[in-house]
Amino acid sequence: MSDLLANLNSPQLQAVTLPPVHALILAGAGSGKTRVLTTRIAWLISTNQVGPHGVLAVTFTNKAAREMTARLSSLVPINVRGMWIGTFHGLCNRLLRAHYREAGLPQTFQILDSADQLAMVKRLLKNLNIDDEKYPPRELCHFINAHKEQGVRAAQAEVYDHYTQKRVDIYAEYEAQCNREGVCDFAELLLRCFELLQRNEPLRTHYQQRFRHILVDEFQDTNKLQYAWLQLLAGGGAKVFAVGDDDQSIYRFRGAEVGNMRDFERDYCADNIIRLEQNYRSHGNILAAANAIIKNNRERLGKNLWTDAGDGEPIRAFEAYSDIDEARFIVDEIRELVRDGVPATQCAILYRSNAQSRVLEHELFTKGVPYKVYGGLRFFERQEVKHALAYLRLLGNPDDDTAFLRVVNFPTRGIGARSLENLQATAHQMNSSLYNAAASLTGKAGQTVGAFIRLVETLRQETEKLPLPEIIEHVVEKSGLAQHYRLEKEGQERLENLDELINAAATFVDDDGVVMANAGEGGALASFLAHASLESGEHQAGEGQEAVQLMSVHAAKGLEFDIVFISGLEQGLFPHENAVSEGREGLEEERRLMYVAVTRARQRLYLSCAQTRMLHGQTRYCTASSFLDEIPTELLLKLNKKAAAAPTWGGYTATASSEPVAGGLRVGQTVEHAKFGVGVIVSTEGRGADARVQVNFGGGAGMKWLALEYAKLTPV
DNA sequence: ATAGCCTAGTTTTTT
DNA sequence: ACTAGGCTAT
Repeated sequence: MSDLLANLNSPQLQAVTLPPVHALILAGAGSGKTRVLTTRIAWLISTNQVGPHGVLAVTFTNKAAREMTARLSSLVPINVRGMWIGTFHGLCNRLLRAHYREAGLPQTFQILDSADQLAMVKRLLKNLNIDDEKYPPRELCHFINAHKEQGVRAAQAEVYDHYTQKRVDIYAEYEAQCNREGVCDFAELLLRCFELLQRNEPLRTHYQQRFRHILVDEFQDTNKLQYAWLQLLAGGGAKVFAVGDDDQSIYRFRGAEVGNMRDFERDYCADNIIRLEQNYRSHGNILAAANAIIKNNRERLGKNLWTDAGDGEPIRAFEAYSDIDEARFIVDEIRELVRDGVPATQCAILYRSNAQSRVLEHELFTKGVPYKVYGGLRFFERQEVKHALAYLRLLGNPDDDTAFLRVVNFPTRGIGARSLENLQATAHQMNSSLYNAAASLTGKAGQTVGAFIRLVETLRQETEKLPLPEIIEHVVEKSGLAQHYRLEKEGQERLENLDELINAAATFVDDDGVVMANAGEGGALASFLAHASLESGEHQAGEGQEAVQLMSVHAAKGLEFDIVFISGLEQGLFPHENAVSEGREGLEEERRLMYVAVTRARQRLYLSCAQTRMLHGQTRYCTASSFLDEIPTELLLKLNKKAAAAPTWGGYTATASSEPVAGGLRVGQTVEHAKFGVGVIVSTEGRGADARVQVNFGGGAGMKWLALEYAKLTPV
């Protein structure tokens, strides 16, 4: 036990050993948040304040849940399997499966991922003859999800105009269709679980009494519904231990409510607010920059990171002429670092939007530097895997229209759009699933679709008694999927992924710790399919060995690297213009994003921007990000090789000589440009043919670097 | 059923 | 600039 608490700093120790009370832990970046969370659980258990049975630990990602489980099992000698540690969605899924009848769901209910949901909405619009230009499916999905995340059903939705009325009608139709098919989207898992507990008193009391300690990770990312869900579960006297960092709240756009932290303070009278401010990750200069940036935000609970690690290196800043030039600079620096012995995996290049990775990838590729881009297509989202899963879903639940439509004609078996239109009309009339309606089809369509139905029936019979991996193997083969990909030129990788799917099933262990490979009953399949929907399968894709890491700032949250490059620090890009146009709240979220980015670095941080960048096929002239101005100059080391190059941030003071460059132009001179209009020369660089001048064109075109060789400037 | 053409949309994203 | 999804022509 003393081992357990060894090496904790004072606030950490205080948090871990708090008596059974509600508590809010404000855990700054790199302050040992996960450690505190896991040690708290371990301490509660090892001091017999609670049994493993009485602990509920909630995270947002499967990765975080796995990490917590792993750390916990190394701290206390208990079997952590079967403990309730998981994501909000995973735990709700578990609860709904255990009480599917009370929740009004079929035993084998399936989970729609976002792509499935979108497909269902599109299908619905078609059936209802609604113009999808007037009611864009994506927007409808967002509308539906946003309502569910507020705990609002279609029947309760507020209607203030005709347009919204229609959208609410579609929402209602969508709910009805999901119920008919017996499927849940992600938000539905939470809402239905919440409603179940709210409505069913014995069940609620049971879980309220069971869970004595509820611990929540990344509390700043919770939405309204998740907050209410926690409140409900804690209603029986359980103590809530919420860990979060309001400065790292970067998911407002998908419903996260930072305000939940303030509400928690109020609703739980959390007098126990503990701040973890000592940072064990980054050197002093990096933290100083992070603190300087974030202090410009108004709505904060307040926190100041510090370290005893010393100032470390200055923050390197580079202003490039173009995005290509920026990429060249970054890659050159990385090559040098790697030559000096820095592992490539410890170098990360971060960007605001994924589109920025192109130029960087190109440069890395050209220079032969291995790299890995995060944020691509994940394993369970690949089309061949989704196809195989659709067949499996049909075995368990024939009413799943989304699965039906995905594979009814894949591999192609002569079922065209006409037949399907027929079928959908019939199903609509009969108020039944497509699968059911198929029997009523006549003519050629009846024949072809009938053959498909028989195929599924045969598959079901043949696999009934088989263990899970063999079910999948059998279905992949007999459905014709395997043959289809064997004949396809580029099918090799897809076949390998299907093998990998069988592999995943063989090693799959469910929530209760039951190894599913040998369990030959229906529950195993449903349980595996839920796992496939909830776990996108990031870790299944080949782990990059010695490669530079490329990812968006969002994707970098929770990670750390020795060397971090933050690229594209330009006004309009980072902070993003869409966010800026949302007003102060939007800008503050961008600033938190910047804070997250900066605090990823352990030893060295590079900040770079470009004066011109290709965006949507056009060259954009950029000014440096306002966030750069928020970092005290004394922390920065400006790396621009040409000493005369005045960065566009730092008050626009001209550092170049006022000696005239080519054409008699000098700093302070007013000039006119055919496209940009009238401006003032702010700084100059180079002589003769190479000469470049920086001109401030004011509000319209802003600050621009122009090469005199190309740009025509006339003195005014 | 599929290849090729056109058009629209490009912030961030887990479950 | 680029790509994905929808549509037409074969």
